[in-house]
Amino acid sequence: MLAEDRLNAIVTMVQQAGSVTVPELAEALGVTASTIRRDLQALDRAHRIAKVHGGATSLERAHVTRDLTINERSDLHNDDKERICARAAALVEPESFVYIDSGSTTLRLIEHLPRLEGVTYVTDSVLHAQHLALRGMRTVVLGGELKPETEALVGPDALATLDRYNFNCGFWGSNGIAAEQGLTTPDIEEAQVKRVSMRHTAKRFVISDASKFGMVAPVKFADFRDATIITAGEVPAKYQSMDNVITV
Amino acid sequence: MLAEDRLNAIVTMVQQAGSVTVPELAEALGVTASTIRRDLQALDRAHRIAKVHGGATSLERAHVTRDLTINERSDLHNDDKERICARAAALVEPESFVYIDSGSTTLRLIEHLPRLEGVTYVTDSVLHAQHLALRGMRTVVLGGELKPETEALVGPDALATLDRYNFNCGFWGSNGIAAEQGLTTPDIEEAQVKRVSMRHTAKRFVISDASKFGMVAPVKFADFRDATIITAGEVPAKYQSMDNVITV
DNA sequence: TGATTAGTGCGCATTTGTGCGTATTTGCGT
DNA sequence: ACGCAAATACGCACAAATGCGCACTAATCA
Repeated sequence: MLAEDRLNAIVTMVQQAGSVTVPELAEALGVTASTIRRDLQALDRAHRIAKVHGGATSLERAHVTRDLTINERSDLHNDDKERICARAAALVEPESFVYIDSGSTTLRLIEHLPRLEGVTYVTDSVLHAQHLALRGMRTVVLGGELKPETEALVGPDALATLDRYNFNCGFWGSNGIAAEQGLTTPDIEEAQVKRVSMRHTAKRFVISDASKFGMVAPVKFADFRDATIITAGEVPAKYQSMDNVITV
Repeated sequence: MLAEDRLNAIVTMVQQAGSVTVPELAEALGVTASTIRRDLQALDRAHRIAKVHGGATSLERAHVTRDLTINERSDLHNDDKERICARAAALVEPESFVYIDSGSTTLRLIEHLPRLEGVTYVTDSVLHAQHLALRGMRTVVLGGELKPETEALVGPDALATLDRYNFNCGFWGSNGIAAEQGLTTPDIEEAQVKRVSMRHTAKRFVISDASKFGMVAPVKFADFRDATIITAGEVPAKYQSMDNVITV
């Protein structure tokens, strides 16, 4: 196996799992931990993954929760997320115009998206766009100012572009999901983009693990009833019976 | 077997497998590893594959890998390019609105750009945008469809966004530079973006090594006189005396 | 026909990648 | 705060891959 291929394999594993330990990688790729460590150094320098004590995590995860060790891998939601994304991806229909919001959950969704005829994906995240294009999807990027932390595009240009589009369906992430306070997120500008993009979408889906139910972030971008929520895991009883909540 | 056929065979194998080793190719094509290595060098120079230690990988796969590794491979024009970029970067003034075209030379330019007060950089390349944002620059991305090969944005959305902007200065790459045929590039859509972006820019600079002089690519995006060309190396005598050519 | 040139194979010095042992650092539980 | 176990960094040795010069062959052209 080419060293280059091994590097790509590591990136793939990290992206899919969210985080991996050094021994796991060494075992999977048939090389020693030393080599893995050297690889991780190189990949970290190239900003393709984030190296942490014990292994590596994907970049999105790394910047959300600053320098945590591999120990606290929140892979608890891992299986859940996989199921959520698989379910959500099945909702995309041929010949449709699909919006993909920025965020780590929707990034995961991209891995599951079908390569259907005539589907165009539109996103506000340059990172998501790269992944989509890499998978051979027809990809459109909103314009606007690039927020370094989230790789998301915001501002009047992003909003103006959205105003010209109408999507068949779309997928969003949400930091908070509550019946009264609605769907919430920490950033004002990103909330605007979410709000406008939802307004131009016929079928709106929020994909999220169960931990977000009952949480409230600073800025509201939609009412609870505005989207169908696809989730999995321990959903609070209060939300389980709601008819816009799908638990997989 | 013709050498040319062998080169094509190598490209095909690399494309299909994603990556191959030197011994594999030598075995399959009945030549020694030395010959394969020479072939890979040539194909890498022609950007048909990416040569890596131990073999070669397809460009798509390598793109991600090579991208963010800032220390690009040292080719012949390396010193020249450094000088060109340093000279060009010095032209950016505080409080200005600057356009950065996609391409490998302009990517190099980004590393030299000053972190001045009130400067906003606008680009049609998601890759360039990521680098700019990473360096802490205020960064704006044009919208539009993402071309996977070049990571550049094209189409009506990109052009519409450009129509709303007016830049103080801008930097472009060019595949061909000729007095009669003007500035040329291989891709029609990217040519459109170059053309419109130049139209909205006061001070236009093309940065290029000397090898592009006299070359002509399929699509013209500007007249020779439309931009100041910053270059270095063995510039043909015919162009040396022109007053819009700066040799560093 | 003889000279020139591009392409190929081979040997050798150098560079690069990998694994292992050891000293040091880090994180976690007491 | 402390100690222990795990993870890491560093140096070294070995193997693999590479680049380069040289010799040889085949094709081209005067």
